[in-house]
Amino acid sequence: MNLKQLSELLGLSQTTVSRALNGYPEVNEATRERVLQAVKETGYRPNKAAQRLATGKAGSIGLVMPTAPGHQSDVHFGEFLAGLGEEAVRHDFHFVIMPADPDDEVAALRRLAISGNVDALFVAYMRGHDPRLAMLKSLSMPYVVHGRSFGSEPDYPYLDIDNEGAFYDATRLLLQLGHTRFALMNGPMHLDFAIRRKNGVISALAERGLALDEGCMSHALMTDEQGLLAMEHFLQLPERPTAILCSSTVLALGAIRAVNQAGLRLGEDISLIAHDDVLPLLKPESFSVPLTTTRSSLRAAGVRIAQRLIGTVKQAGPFPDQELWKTELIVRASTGPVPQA
Amino acid sequence: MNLKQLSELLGLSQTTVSRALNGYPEVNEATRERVLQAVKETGYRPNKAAQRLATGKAGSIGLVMPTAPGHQSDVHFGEFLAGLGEEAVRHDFHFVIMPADPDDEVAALRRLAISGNVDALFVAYMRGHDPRLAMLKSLSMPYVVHGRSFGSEPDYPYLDIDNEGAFYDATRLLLQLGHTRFALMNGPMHLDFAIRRKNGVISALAERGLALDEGCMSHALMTDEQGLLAMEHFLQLPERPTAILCSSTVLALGAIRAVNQAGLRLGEDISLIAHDDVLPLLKPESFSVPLTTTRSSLRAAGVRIAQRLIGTVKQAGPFPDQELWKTELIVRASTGPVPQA
DNA sequence: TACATAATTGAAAGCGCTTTGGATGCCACT
DNA sequence: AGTGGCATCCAAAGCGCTTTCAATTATGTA
Repeated sequence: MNLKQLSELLGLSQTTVSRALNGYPEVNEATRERVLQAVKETGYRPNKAAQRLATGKAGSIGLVMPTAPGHQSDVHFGEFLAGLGEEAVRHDFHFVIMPADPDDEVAALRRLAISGNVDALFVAYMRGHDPRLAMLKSLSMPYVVHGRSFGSEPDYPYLDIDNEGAFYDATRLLLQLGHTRFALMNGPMHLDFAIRRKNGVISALAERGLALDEGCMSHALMTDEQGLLAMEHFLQLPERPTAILCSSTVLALGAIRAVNQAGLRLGEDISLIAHDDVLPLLKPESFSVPLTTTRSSLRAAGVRIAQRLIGTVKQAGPFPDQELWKTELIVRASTGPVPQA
Repeated sequence: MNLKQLSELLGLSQTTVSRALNGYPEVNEATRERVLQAVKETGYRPNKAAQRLATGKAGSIGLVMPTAPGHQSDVHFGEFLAGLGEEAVRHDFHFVIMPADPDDEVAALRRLAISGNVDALFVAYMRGHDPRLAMLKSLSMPYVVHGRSFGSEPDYPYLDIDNEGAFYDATRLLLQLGHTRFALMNGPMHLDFAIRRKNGVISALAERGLALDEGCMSHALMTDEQGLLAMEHFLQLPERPTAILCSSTVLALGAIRAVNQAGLRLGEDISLIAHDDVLPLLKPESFSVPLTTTRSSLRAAGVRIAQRLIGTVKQAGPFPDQELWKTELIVRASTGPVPQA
């Protein structure tokens, strides 16, 4: 069933039926009723590809999903998607997801953009000096970046959390508790949030005349194994750190396993603060020793970005171009005063 | 840059350029080279919407993502998606994800199908007597179901794991260890896998003349909280079960927390077997007491389903319509002989 | 040399929708 | 009666691609 058939059925022109369907004013209310009725009976749905071709819009947000054989799936990605979806469903938008090798993201994003399949783009996993920014700017398609790109002029639409502030505050808390030996368990070095979090730690330490030793910094994928490995490494250092900052509760999961295996007590021998993306699976309060965290909901960010993206496509009012969300610092049992030596 | 412009640039007809691009044989090799060269230089990409409209194919797989405010995101979904993506990226396919309220899945699936945006459908979260099957059959669009629908004629293309066999085997193992008081911590009652797993347990018990008490069965969303609650309930029963079967490592996570909180020892006071979807975040061997599991990789299932779907769309050879994967039973430390009373 | 055959290329007709630029009829108003 | 304005409706022209059908040229054969 297509427009033509439907209009023949009704004895109307395609024009009128189309207008009736799309809420144009120049169609008789009685006629519109008749059309709507027929739609219900026949179950007619406009062909989106045709609509897209004719209008240039198709109610969809495009995004690139990094994937590859052996590339571990990322809970953060799923959680963010849930947020996007929650908002999208309200506006009858859908997503077009282009899976791409992590090394091929720029090209994949470009393919997606010029495929004509999407109205707007969402971009994540930002890096320092991210090459995608220049490409996006040249595209004349709305987009919102999740995160920022360290080293690039912040003149693009983004939503980010204050990573530097979060880790600055967390470090200050640990300093106040008397800790002096710190370690940072971070995400991959090239990612923007990792850079900023590191800076936050470093500047808080610097205020006390402390520095973060190279050996007390790990950059790795945010998996629990990597957390385990990194922590094992830290624990073997001659000057074992007593305060750990951790970029994700996923990393913390492994890190804590290492602490337990070493027979140490979290919150006493070792204090740890992790960043909490509010993943349903990893509630900091559910850890055997509840975790002190810097918190910001990834899902809420997804909802907000979807709002902005969809709003822009629908030309529904202006949105702020840049948003920086503060994180909360929530103290639980994984942090305590520095142990007396 | 579109086909018309490109062909004018080359002094060729759109026909020839189109054929050159799509690998048709009736075009001079020299001409093809010239076209390919021009594509490289101009960065031309065909408009997918137009391609779709003209051919009816667009290289995309559609799926419905259940979501709603407050609806917790599902790690299983993300992991499966990673599998789909891994295969899709090899064939330059993408996904169209339609977010939908969990109560609205049938309608959402239909909308997706007739939107003309997708070539094939993937369907998951199957229920007993699933109403989507009839709809899918009427659709004349390829689809593959992940799971099955208990109570419906199995005459549709599916990939499922042997849920009944898995839980039958797991139960047998526990029986051999002398356990007689069982509890089953299951997924939502209406879901197909939950039905079959329950049946597996019941039939293994029946062979020994045992039955599964109503109070020893929980049906809930597969979250760690629910696991905690269910286990707390089980532990308060007058005849406390000693053997627990658990539909997911996510549930097990909470369940084990409850066991620990009750001061009981896993693998001694309580034996537990969980089904392991091979989620990167929840490795059974990484639990403080490594988990005995029935194992089947969700991601591998995703890869396989994408293969079948894409293969069908591309008309690349016949695929088996029905696949039933056996699970592995892997014994670790969370199971032990029944404690002597 | 003449003619069948194969190799290349093009013109034009869609795919299903939106939208521009009229038509048409009806009314009030002068 | 003549005119302008309004409410409705429609024919047809795209959107950018594929594909059918036909034309043209090159090649081979008798």
